[in-house]
Amino acid sequence: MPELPEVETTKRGLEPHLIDRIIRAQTIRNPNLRWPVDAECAQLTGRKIGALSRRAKYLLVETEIGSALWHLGMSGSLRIVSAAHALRTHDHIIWHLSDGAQLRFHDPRRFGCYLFQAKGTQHPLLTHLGPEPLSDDFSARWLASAAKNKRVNVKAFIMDQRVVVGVGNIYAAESLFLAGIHPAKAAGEISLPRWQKLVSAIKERLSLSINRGGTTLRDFVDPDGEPGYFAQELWVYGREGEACKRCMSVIKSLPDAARQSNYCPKCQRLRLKK
DNA sequence: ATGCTAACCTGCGCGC
DNA sequence: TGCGCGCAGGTTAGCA
Repeated sequence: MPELPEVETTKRGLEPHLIDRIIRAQTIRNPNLRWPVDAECAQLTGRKIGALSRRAKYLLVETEIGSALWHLGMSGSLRIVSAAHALRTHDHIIWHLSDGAQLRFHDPRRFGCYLFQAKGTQHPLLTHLGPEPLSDDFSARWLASAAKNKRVNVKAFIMDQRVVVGVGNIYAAESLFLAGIHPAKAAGEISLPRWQKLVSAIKERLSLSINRGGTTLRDFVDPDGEPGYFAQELWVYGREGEACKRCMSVIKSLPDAARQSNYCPKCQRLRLKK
């Protein structure tokens, strides 16, 4: 599920329900996530929640002693429900809040995580992360310098969290379409003006998706249980075999890619038109 | 250093 | 109706 817009949507949805509440108790129904739940997370019990923040696809819930570090993996979601709300399979972690509500972490595939970051420290998972795509640090110049001599294809390149964070399979495909770049193009062979188009496309797509509440393909819901509506804006992702909405060519997928890499063969040329 | 692959899991849709 | 297969929004470790 979650790429940057979905995590940002989750963060915004949680803020009014979490800030200034106390975590009265925690229930760990299944600690076996991507990494086992940190034992230090127990220290969060009894603490008052301050600000929420997001770094890459990580959600940080701050308290006076440190932060809960959540990741939603492929299928995770965080929801606020009343204590009376029926528990579901795969509701792995529950925070019992001081206002009587509960925060529930639901994650069928268990690729998410719930870790602890002590105050004043940075969790190892957060080191080596690239710039935030919606910040000014993410620019065509940065991409061009990072891509120098790189033979890796541009799609894998922009999905590398050291290059830029938060761009997953959906938004990589969508941004490359809007920038007119073939996903198999070698990163090191892309011109500065073309990087500029891509940077603009990434910022625009992510921003629009946040405004639409994220992309719901199967099961993403925000903390209030609402789906996102960006799926109807998709140009190529998940549309293999269908007609390009711009030129009516048949949308294709990279033949050798491990995961679906959809693109329009006419709008996204491997070599520039002469 | 670079760049692929396997691995972590469950659920769902499809073809037979 | 049921079953096996392939695939799914992420990310890291490990190997060539």
